[in-house]
Amino acid sequence: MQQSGMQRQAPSPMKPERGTPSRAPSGIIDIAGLSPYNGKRWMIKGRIVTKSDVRTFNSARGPGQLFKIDITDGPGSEIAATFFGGAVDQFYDFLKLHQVYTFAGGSVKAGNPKWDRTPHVITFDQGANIQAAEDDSNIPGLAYQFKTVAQIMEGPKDITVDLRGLISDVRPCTQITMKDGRARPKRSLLIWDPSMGQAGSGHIEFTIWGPQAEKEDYPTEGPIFIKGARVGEFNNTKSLNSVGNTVVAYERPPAVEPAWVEEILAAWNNAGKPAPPRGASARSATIQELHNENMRLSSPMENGGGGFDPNSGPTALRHALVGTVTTVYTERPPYYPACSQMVDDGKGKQRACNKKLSDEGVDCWRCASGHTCQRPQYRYLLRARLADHTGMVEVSSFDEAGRLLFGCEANDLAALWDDENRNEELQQVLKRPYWKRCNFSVRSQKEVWQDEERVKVSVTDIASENMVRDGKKKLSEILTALSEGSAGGA
DNA sequence: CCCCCCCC
Repeated sequence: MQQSGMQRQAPSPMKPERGTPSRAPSGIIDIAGLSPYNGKRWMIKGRIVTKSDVRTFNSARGPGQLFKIDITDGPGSEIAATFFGGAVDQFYDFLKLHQVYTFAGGSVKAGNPKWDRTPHVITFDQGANIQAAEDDSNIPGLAYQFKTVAQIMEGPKDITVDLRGLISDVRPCTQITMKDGRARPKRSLLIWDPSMGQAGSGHIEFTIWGPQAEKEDYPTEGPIFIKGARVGEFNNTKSLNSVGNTVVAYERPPAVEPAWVEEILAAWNNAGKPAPPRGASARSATIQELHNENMRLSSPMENGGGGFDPNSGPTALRHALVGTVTTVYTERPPYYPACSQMVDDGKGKQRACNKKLSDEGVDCWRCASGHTCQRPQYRYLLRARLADHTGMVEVSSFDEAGRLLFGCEANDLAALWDDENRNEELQQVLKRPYWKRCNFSVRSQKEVWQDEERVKVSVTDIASENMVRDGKKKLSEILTALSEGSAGGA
């Protein structure tokens, strides 16, 4: 994804004769006039508004490489172009984002709305003829076809859309493990616009994937302008994702009239600055909210373990919360010896068995599945207490969360635990999690333990807390509360 | 000729 806080300012006069092939002696035609019928006998002049990295791929014909650009020659007049093979080496460095070129020698074909946001696309190979052109103030930067939150919610998924709105929340960056095992950073923003009126919340989740998600230097409120986000769906709600050529701007692009910013800020105030709904990836919960919402959880054995009761609550709930670690229970080791035998996960992939190993003598450990090994790998399994200003909660944490809390592998902690001569060092490490203030992602489930129902809360992810961001947000909440208090004339 | 675009 590309980030563009400042956009090239272009004067407003429209290009004359929009949408009609130009008869200028140069032979340049408008992008709008391009179609497969042009064959290769055409030339366009346009500004590069997005440019991807080079990607390599393997196809039936062997390995290949490509990169993509989006070209515009006028408001709403845009086309995507892909460079393959030798054209990548020829043009990747030559073509610069925001600059104007003439393009010829490519072939035009119909775009596929599933992944192209323009009606036609161009492919270039070594036959491409591309020349740098003088900057042309008639050619603006990115053009947007904004949809509202309501339109996106009611429209189809798997299309790309543009959206403008106000940032209503910024979730911390977390590392997501993909189905193929790779880790990928992600950060969700919540974006509000007034289009849902009173009917709905008006907030939509926009997830930034990849290295951009790790950046911390962007606003946590105010306007946002998104070009080319992909519509997804989860839990019957539409959401947006950044993809390769998604462009995010936090400053009003020239194509957007200044009055729009004033209007949406006014609408936001009129609507009472609506907070995003609580939900899987929405606003952080307080610990009190966590407990309250967990009361809806249904028991695992309800209905005798079978049948679906529409009146029963969800079997699991996810929350994000900001908490401080006040206790880690270390009467017993906060780790266990885990079986590292690879097993089938039932979905065609391999994963570690991770069952607890018991010591069966010299260099022999065995797990409940009967796997044996000489030496166990230790994994964290710990209970901790988290607190915020509304209460406290006891949570279980597994290996990944344990590594973040203790700052070392469970194997390292186990080595300290078992070494009488390193007790002081051990005590130091055991203290490390204390008073850490983090963003916790937790999953709650009701379970029956010794004939008693209880809610078990497990940590699924930990991200460090951004103190500056958190402080600014709290300050702004305080100021809002104060101004509401005085406006109320109390 | 890519076309994967992600997680719950």
